[in-house]
Amino acid sequence: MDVDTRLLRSFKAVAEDGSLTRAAERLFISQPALTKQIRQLERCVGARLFDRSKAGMALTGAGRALAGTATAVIEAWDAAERAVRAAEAEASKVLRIGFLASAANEKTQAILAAFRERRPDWRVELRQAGWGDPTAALASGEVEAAFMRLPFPDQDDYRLLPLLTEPRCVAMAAGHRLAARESLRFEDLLDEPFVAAPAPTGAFRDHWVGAAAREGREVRIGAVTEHPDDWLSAIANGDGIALAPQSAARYYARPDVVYREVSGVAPSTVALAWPKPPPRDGALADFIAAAVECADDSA
Amino acid sequence: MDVDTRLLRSFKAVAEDGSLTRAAERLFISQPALTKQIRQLERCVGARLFDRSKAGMALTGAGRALAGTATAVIEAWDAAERAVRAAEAEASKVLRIGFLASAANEKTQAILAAFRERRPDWRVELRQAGWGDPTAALASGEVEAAFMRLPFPDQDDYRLLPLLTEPRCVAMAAGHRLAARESLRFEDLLDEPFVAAPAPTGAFRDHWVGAAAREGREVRIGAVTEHPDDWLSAIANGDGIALAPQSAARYYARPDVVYREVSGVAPSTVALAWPKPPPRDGALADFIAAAVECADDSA
DNA sequence: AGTATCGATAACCTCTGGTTATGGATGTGG
DNA sequence: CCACATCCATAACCAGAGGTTATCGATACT
Repeated sequence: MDVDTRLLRSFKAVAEDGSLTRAAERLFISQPALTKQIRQLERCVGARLFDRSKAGMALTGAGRALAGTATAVIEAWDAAERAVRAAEAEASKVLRIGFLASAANEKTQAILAAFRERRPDWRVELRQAGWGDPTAALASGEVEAAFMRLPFPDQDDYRLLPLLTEPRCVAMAAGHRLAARESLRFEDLLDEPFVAAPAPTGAFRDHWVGAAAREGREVRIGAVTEHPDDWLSAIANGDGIALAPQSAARYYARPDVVYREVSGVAPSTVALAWPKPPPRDGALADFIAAAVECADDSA
Repeated sequence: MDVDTRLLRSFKAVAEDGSLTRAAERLFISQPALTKQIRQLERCVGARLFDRSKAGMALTGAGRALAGTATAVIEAWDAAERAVRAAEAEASKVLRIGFLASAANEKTQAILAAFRERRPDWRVELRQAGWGDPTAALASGEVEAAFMRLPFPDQDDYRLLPLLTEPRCVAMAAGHRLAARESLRFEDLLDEPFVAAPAPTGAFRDHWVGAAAREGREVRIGAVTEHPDDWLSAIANGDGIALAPQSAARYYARPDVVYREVSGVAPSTVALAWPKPPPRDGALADFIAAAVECADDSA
């Protein structure tokens, strides 16, 4: 019998958090829809996969068997998708590179130039990814590599080449009461509301609200944004402040947003990331070589 | 993005015979439906997979990339399905065994008895498979093992345990002009129409029309059947004659069908077949052990 | 006991995915 | 050289899959 991989992804989500309701909102569908999906999957494999109880959904033996193998199916498909995209790109001499908002900065141009030198007849297509699901484009092969800021979710599934490291500063509304001070300590910001990335990004979000420097103190979330424009607007709007790489002061300068030095937070590293089965000989290999050439030794 | 494995199977079919029209009839859907499926798949991966021409469909570079990886996805899913079915069977203490029509004979009872001795609390469910796609039930784990007659399609994908070998005879309508003779030579039957299995079964069909003993002479197909009842009816009806294992004379005796010895055709072997990743410790292992115990040494 | 929570169900609507019938382009045989 | 067969694309149509909101019944917690 046949399945849609979407059913498998839904199944995994339900299996992971043991609840239809929660999984449904994580998947951005309604709970009844997810109920139907799970029933359909059960009909498809001919076995009950969950024990329903008021406390939630618990895997049955059959369910556990599927949980152990479903991932392999999804990964096989993702790999197939990547293979197709890579072949397609090869044929049309286009290299698709993603960049996480605010990860593309001065380095980018140098790397592109070095790549053009190696493959003059190729074109590089840059695609911006939101903070919502930053690795999605990489996983499906929609881009063959991406400039990312570390850490990001499922980072270990990829090869990483650190490119540069830069201090972080703090961005705030021009009229913010702390904006008058030339430089700040992170301790001064502990109680400020922050403009943050969506919660599912885990370690990424944590890093940018300075979780490591908080010693467990909860952060106040003033707003959640996915894209630089929203982010800047939220900051300018006074919804909260945010940590930002120093280069943001140059790339995202606005009259209603100021950037101030801040002490006591770790710097931020930009890396090039690509799927683990590394490129055999394609254009991506040349792009990586170009990146290696341009990388800061310190990073 | 997500796919239905059906799309992948359709894609494979089209890729294999390079024609929408032919693939469509092999898949038992209309040609426009298949056209849509392929377009949908192309939309899904974001690349053209085929070059359309009047001569047929030829894979593009991207198509070749998918052809190389799609099989892995399908196999991963089939394996997942098997795992679920196996877990389900384990939980309910049911072992599902398939048998190709006319493969179940005296041996079966002995094996079942030997298995019952090892696992008294288990139940064995026997499921008959048609000749149309005899390995389907095995591939999807609908049954965990099956009694098959060799050869059968994709035979190498399974572990095989030969159980017995028996001569083949010929079945024909009681009123057939050759029915009067007590025994026949296969040469006498070369021009007779045969009742055969469906064409896609390849080597299996060939074996049962005696292709090996024909030295290339075409067989006349009088009828195509999938199940023993149709088969017997077609023979009784005079649509053609057929080779049959000797035991068929006992298990499929009918007043309007006679079985006659025939010389010059190889005997037929019955084997137990199960998917290659062999059972670790489950009930299937005991079933196989029971079968080993009952197997003819000669087979 | 009252309430919040969780999964199941019902009613409804849209769009997917199938069908048949037909068209246009390209080789092929008389 | 024309008639024809073949192959894929398209159109029109129809059933059902798969989503939504609203509601229910059962359980656990306060």
